[in-house]
This record gives sequence, C-alpha cells and structure tokens, in this order.
Amino acid sequence: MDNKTKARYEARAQIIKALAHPSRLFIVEELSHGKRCVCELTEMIGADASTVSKHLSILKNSGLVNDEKVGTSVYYELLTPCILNFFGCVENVMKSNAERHLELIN
Amino acid sequence: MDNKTKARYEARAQIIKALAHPSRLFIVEELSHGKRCVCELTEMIGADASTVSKHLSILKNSGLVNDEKVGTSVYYELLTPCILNFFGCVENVMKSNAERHLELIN
DNA sequence: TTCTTATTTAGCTAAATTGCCAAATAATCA
DNA sequence: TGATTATTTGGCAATTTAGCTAAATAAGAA
Repeated sequence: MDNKTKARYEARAQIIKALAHPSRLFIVEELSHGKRCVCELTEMIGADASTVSKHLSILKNSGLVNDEKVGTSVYYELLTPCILNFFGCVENVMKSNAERHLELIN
Repeated sequence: MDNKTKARYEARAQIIKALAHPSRLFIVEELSHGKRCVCELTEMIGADASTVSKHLSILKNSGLVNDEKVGTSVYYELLTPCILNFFGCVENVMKSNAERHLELIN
C-alpha cells in the first residue's frame, strides 16, 4: 500500500473516528432535527458542558458540523445529513448480531 | 437520556469504532471484492500478521465480517456491504473539507 | 512423528482518548 | 462598571487502543 493510499485511509478513519462515540452520535442525530446550542445538548446528554464542548469541537474539526454564535450561545448545525443513512446500516448490523445471539442460545 | 437510550448509542458507537481505523477500513473495502485470507491482507497492509489478526477479530466481534477455515488459512468475508455506501458520504465530507481549506487560502 | 506454514493469543510499552475541574473568554444585563 | 450566563481551553488522571515480539495452536507435508 503506497503512501498516498495510506494517507487517504487515514483521512477517512479520522472522520469515522469523530463519529465513534455515543455522545457524538447523539449530537449528530439531534442536529439532524435542527440547530441546537451547547447548553441544550449539554442538558440532554447530562455531561459537563466542557465535555460536550470538546465533543462538538471534534465534530467541527472533522467537518461534520458548523457553529454560529447567537448572543452568548453557540448554535451547532449538521453539515452532512448523508451520515444519517449510515445509521440504518449500523442498526442492521446490531439486529443481525442480536439474531445470531439468539441462535446460540436456542 | 435514559439508560436504554444510552445503551443503544453505546452499541452503535461500538460498531462505528470497529471501522475507525485505516487498516480496518482497508480490510472492509478489500473484502467487498471477495473473501481474503489473513496472509493476503497482511501482505497488502504491510503490518505484522498478529496485528492484522487483531484487527480482523475486532471486525468479527462487531459482526461486520465472518471467518471460515480452509486448510491452514482463514478466509474472511464481509457480512455488511451496506457499509460501503457510507464511504461515499465520508468522501464527500473530505471533499468539502478540502474546498473549505482552499477558500481559506484564497 | 517432525517440520513447516498460517493464525491467534499473551504480554508489554507507547500513544491516544475521555471526562472532570478550574480558569479564561465573550456577550449580555443591571 | 460589576455580575451573570454560555462557551472554550488547559491540565490532569484513568482508561483504551495499537502494534510489536514471543509463544501457543492448528493443519498439512515430508
């Protein structure tokens, strides 16, 4: 595998890594319904505001969301709705896994 | 966020995490063209066989691939081709990011 | 059986990730 | 101006991940 190819896979992995956390998945899904400020997301997630802010900056650095300041609040917006299609595939994997588990039990 | 919802997001994140590594992304894409044994993948990736084996076990534990022994070799197979659709979305994100970078420069 | 090849597992270290607290920054309000 | 609210950043400890070497396991060949 040459260096250019390797770099491309690393860039892809970087973006997927940004999605690979429960809170960040929640944020992406919530933002698919509309813009939300940090305080709203913090309330819903139930973690420290600084923690949520860091999750948001990871998503922003990966180019998945954008932010916009309104008064003292910062509103985040989903830039890439195509990600949502992927969640369906992930659900299918989870369903298959559950079925396989059941087979093992019975 | 109640516990059940949290558990669901964690399960999703677990699967996405399995994809969040350049070598594992390569493996998934390579397996989309057909079954491959560990030695073939090891050769292509250029890492230690034990490392590749561990990557494969991560993919298998997440339910993304399956394995089958043939002689002394173990062949892996992609179980979830729907993942490939997602890669197109990731490419789009990368393209948008590149364009944004160019705008900043000019 | 002994040797060889393919694969997995164990053990280790280095690096990355996570989440909290505390402090810094920014905008608004009294 | 001083106080308040929203957000981000720095710093730290705990946990997880990655990839190597060495050793264990498994199947086939001599």
